[in-house]
Amino acid sequence: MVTMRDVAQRAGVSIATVSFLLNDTKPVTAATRARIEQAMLELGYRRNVVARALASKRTRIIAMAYPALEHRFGMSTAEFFTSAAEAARKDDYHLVLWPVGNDGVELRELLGQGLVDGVVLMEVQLDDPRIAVLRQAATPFAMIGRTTELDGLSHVDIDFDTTVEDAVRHLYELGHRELALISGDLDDPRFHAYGPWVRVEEAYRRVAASYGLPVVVLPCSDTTQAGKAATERLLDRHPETTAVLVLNEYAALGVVSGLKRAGHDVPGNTSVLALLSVPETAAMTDPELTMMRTPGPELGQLGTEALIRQLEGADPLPPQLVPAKLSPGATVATPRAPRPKAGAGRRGARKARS
Amino acid sequence: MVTMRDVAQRAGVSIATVSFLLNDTKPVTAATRARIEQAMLELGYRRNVVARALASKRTRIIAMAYPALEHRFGMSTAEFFTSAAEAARKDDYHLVLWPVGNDGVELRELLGQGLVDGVVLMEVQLDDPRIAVLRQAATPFAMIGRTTELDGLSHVDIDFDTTVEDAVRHLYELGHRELALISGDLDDPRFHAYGPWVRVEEAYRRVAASYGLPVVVLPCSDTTQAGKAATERLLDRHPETTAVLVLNEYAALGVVSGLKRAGHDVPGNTSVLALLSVPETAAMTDPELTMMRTPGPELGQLGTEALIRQLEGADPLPPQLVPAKLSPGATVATPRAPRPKAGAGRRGARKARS
DNA sequence: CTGAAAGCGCTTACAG
DNA sequence: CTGAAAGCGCTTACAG
Repeated sequence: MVTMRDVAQRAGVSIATVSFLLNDTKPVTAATRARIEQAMLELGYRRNVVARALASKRTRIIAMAYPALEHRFGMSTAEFFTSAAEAARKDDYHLVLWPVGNDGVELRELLGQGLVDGVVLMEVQLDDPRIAVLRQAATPFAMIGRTTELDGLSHVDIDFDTTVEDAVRHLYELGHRELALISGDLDDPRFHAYGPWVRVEEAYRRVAASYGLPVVVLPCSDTTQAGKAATERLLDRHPETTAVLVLNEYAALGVVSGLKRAGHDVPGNTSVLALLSVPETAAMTDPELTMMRTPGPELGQLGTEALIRQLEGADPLPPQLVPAKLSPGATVATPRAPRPKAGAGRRGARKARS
Repeated sequence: MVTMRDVAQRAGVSIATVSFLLNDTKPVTAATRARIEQAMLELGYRRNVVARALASKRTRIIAMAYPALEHRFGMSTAEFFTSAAEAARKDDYHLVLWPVGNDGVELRELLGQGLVDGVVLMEVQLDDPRIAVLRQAATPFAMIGRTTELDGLSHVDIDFDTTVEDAVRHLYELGHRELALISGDLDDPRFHAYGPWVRVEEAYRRVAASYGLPVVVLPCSDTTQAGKAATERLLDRHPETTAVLVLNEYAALGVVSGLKRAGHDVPGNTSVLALLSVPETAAMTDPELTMMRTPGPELGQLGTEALIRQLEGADPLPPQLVPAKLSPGATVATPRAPRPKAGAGRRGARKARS
């Protein structure tokens, strides 16, 4: 292994000077620089990051903590990860993926080893036990997502309010008046206090009401199967529905299948709009899903930058909320003509308003 | 930060003794052990992995090199990663995911930094340029997949021959005689020499011929869209097909959609069997895909173990090929009754044999 | 069974 | 602008 000592010797300088040049931490004359660079080139020198980490007390490694047990690692997550990794590399950091539990136990274990300078927290819960662990370890961190109590915590997140508002408006403007949200299942312990699910459902209830629409919300887990099952319940209980918003992208696939299986034409009969999805998943249905596209690449990058700013002692990045943007597919169209109802109940009354 | 020195001081021993205990590298009397453990507990000591790495010249970090540019990181890959990470942790190693290009350039860059003890190579090409890079850096590695020239390289892979054989036999025994393989697109530069695609196609041609079946193979890329398009071509050119095998799991989703869109009942009219998939993906279609289930968990674990054995200087793990196993779904059934053909060409003649 | 000491390959005050 | 030297927190021959 070629060390800094070898380079220094060959260049006829001290190892301190080599270090200064390499880190651009003190000025070096052009002549000296040339000699050192020449020596490095000739010897094929590569700085040892472990030694650097020990001496500088900074590993330049960032961990992305992902609760792989509780959340599936799918296409969306891959987007977050790859964009975060890219942002880290740009600033000469390594980003590594840590599949650790939601509860902070494994995280504490890992932090203790001193391997990472900071953590990007994924899939944040409203009251996330990992926060206390990170604070106790005095490890800088940034959240992709956010807790309820933010008090100055560095974070970026999806702007759920705008996303839901945009989604509902889109359907409303097409003429839809009988909407339903296939939401998350907050009874599931894994998702009990999962920010996106809580916030989307809240936003939807508010927005739908503000549009004077009936508020139909069905819980649903994060699988295609669950999406199918929820669709059956929906058709049974709210056959008047002309457009379905679906929170989870895998559930959205099941909603499309479920509707088609029930003899519905999508979107002729019923429109489907995925509230948070990515092109890869949206392309899996037939017809392709219309969706609000998760801003994964933006958030992965922003979250990492927010963390790195902390690590470098730079001005903190202000918290940012990025909305998912409408991405046209083929599952949303104008609503079917309303069919006469059997009984004229509450729903029928509302229907009359549209 | 609590260091080994602190622990040693409190326990009234030298730091060497603490180290011996911690690493179980030299015997320590019960009394000494008790004192040290007590001290560690009281101080909340955690060994610094960076210092350990520098002193021992082993970081205990393993990188899983994944060509994220060329291959999608989906459910299947997540399985490999999580099972490999688990296997590594069991032996007190860290496994980190490295999204690096196929060509070895980024890999060389990363290896030079001395951050990892070894590499698990994913998505291996038949003649993989990364091998030379790893050899040159003298970095131990194991392949999940395999090159054409194996000369002793540590590897585990899918047993494509058995997988394809089992798949074809299953369909054959149900009575299917008109099969087609929606294969990979070997003209795509990303997959040009991609082991699984090449090997599956070869195996299929051999097995189909050995069963006396017509060999129908259509190239297809790794997307749902491509699967739909390939299905149109298939129905156009080989309407007699009663069962379709699909290599790529995302393409398989498109094949099901494509068949249904063309008015085919799946599996009543046409059966679909995904050759390499995972339950999460298989559940995305309606009906759910019948598949040969990718042995991701096994291979992730075996590949990591093979590497760790090298690192520890233990007996090498012999290369292992693990077949994908049939996992029942609802897209495979007995074939439809053959319809009379317009013209009685070559295919008609074959058909008569069944 | 235990300890004193060298050393891993860097960074970083401190001095000049 | 450059260098000598201490130190990061461990591991590991070597000695006893």
